[in-house]
Amino acid sequence: MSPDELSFMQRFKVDERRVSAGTRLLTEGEASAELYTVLNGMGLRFKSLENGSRQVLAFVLPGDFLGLQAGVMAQMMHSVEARTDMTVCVFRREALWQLFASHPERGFDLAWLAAVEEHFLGDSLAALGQMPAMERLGRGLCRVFARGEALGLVRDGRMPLPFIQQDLADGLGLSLVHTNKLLRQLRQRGIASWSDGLLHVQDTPGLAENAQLSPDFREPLRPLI
Amino acid sequence: MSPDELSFMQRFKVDERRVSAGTRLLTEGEASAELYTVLNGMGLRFKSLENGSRQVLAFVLPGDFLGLQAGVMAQMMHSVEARTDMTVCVFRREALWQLFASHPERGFDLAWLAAVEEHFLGDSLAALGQMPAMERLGRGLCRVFARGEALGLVRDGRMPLPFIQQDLADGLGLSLVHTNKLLRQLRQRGIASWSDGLLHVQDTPGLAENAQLSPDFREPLRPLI
DNA sequence: CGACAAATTGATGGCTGTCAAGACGTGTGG
DNA sequence: CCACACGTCTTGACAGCCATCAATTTGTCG
Repeated sequence: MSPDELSFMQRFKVDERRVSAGTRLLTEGEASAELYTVLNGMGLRFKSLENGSRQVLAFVLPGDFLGLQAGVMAQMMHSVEARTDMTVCVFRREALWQLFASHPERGFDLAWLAAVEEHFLGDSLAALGQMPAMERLGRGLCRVFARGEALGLVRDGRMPLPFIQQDLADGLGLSLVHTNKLLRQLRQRGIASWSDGLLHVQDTPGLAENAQLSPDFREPLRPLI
Repeated sequence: MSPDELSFMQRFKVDERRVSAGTRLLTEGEASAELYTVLNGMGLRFKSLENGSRQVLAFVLPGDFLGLQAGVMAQMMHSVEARTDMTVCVFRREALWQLFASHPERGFDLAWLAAVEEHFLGDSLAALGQMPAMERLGRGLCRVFARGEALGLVRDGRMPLPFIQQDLADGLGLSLVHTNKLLRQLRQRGIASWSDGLLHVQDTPGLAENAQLSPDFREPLRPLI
């Protein structure tokens, strides 16, 4: 690490914190004085609708950066909740402004991050709008599995995926019941299985195609700090 | 305009250009040496799937900034096409880098823009995933109408909306036929009408609720330059 | 006038949501 | 130790929203 980056970290006084499963890290509609980088554990990004339903925007995995929206805009446009115990790297919102001023190239990284998030959402939007249920599921499982591989979370062909079926259903825009039945099909056909919090995905060409994995995103996102 | 901003514009040598309806401004998967700000006319952002279907991500209206993704990432993650003749403000990609270096506060604006786009996509994702067809349509019409109002495009309660029903259907994740039938219902019930490229939306509380308009986005996006 | 894109409308079917019930595991209190 | 509540997963039956197919109309352009 260069002396420059070292001083940078000290200046912004990065802090580490543990949060337990179920903790609401960021809330839709609220500002946040803190931003986070996930070091450990998993969570959910989601939006709540007034009819009571919920749209899961993404699974939060280690390395993810949380709160960029609140840092740049006035408020968060979605909530983030821990699904397992998590370890996060905390820093204050003011750091963002100083970051842009003193380290323009890092500011560029932030815009890059926002663009990447935008890409993921656009991809998901196309999936929800144009693909039938089974393909959406295949794409979703394949994509999270690819992220797991990139992060080194896969052992013996399985990666931990500590969510419940309702979380996945809310992310795919499907009902819980239908999601369950599709998962059974994938299990019976030996394509993918997800039980006891462990996901296994057979390296099937069909699934990979459904997932539309662009090479860019097999690499982990570069951590901000 | 401050002397500072003036010199800024001169340095990046902003150029104006006219493109005709149907022109592909940006292409998914390709890099772009140019970025655009829309001065006039309308277009579409969309993603193409290999099964031949298309997901419209957003309608492009005057004031929109195009190509941020290509500017920050290696390539565009969606395409942009002109639906009418357009006038755009052109500048080169290198300007982005220099922008971050020499005008950090402008770099911040770009991150802000990316975050706003991300918000819109997240909102649309929730709509596609969780709302039935009629609510999606109501929300979509109401939202574009609100943008039109903010831009001063509304006269006598109508705004120009030079798209075809297929465009709207591809944006809502609905079939063309169903979209057509829903539009008829809205027309017959006097809630909203869209024909001959003119959109009229009755100021109905129900529709407004469906649209979930947050106050932030009744204001026009601040143009970059 | 003919070709074409776009809008419109009806009939039909299927994908997927909803309802309902049961199985299984876990934690809690009696 | 057992009964009970609770969350999650599972499975079947049924209904309905919406996609698909097909045909007609309208307007535009060459």
